[in-house]
Amino acid sequence: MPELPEVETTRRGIAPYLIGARIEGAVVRESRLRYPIPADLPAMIAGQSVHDLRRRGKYLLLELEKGTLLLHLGMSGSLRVLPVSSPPGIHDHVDLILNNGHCVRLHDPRRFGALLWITAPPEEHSLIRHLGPEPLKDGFDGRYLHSRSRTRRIAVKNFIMDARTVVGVGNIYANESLFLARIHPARHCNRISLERYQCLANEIKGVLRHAIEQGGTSLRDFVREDGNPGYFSLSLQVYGRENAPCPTCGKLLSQRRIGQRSSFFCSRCQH
DNA sequence: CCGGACGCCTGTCGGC
DNA sequence: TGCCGACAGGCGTCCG
Repeated sequence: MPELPEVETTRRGIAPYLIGARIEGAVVRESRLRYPIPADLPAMIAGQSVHDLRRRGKYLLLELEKGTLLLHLGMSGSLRVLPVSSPPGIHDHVDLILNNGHCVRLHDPRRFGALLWITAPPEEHSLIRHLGPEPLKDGFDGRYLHSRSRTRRIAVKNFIMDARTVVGVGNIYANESLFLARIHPARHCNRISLERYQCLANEIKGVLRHAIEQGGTSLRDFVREDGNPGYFSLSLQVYGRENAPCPTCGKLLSQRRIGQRSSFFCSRCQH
């Protein structure tokens, strides 16, 4: 589910409740996520104030006094802010209890998410260390993509979905940005010019910014911290629209699997 | 080193 | 109506 815009939307939504609050405790109803939630995690974090809430790629980093809670939403995860008294539903695996009457609740039907307590700097953690640049920062541009792609020969769609290339671009926004840049998703990444990569980098930035403005994309499970969906679904040009007319030329959009993921494109506009 | 396939898990949907 | 397979926003691991 959540790609960069959904994680960033979540971060912005929960930050006002978290930053400056103290964590009174945590309730773990189901610890079997992608990595088991350590049994001592509630005890490790209880009593600490929240100094900051950052995002690195699709990870949320909740910085406490003595360490960092590292949170990933996996494929189906979402966070909501609720009154501490509100009864949990199915798949509501974890509550972080705050001293301001709220709790932050992790809901994750497929349990591909993660919640870990780390005491070393997050940048040194094995899950974070090898991540590529943030797409909305200056270090990411067409020159970078072009240079990194020269020694690879995978499909460009797989290339931009690889978190070592750039973080935060998942299946939805890979399809959308390739359509906007008029690049065929299966084209080998080392056979694309610098000029076209400059276009692609700009489209990636643009589509991610636009999606953040719209509160992300809600297909099935994703909800924002207040329980409302994101509205970028209304702006999707190709994702999930096989056999619908291309927004540019009207030819029916194609769908096929590339790298085990559904891919959507216009075979006339994208080369 | 690289690229491709697989598995983790639950829910939903389409076809028969 | 029920059953069964395919598929779903991610990503670490394994294998050739």
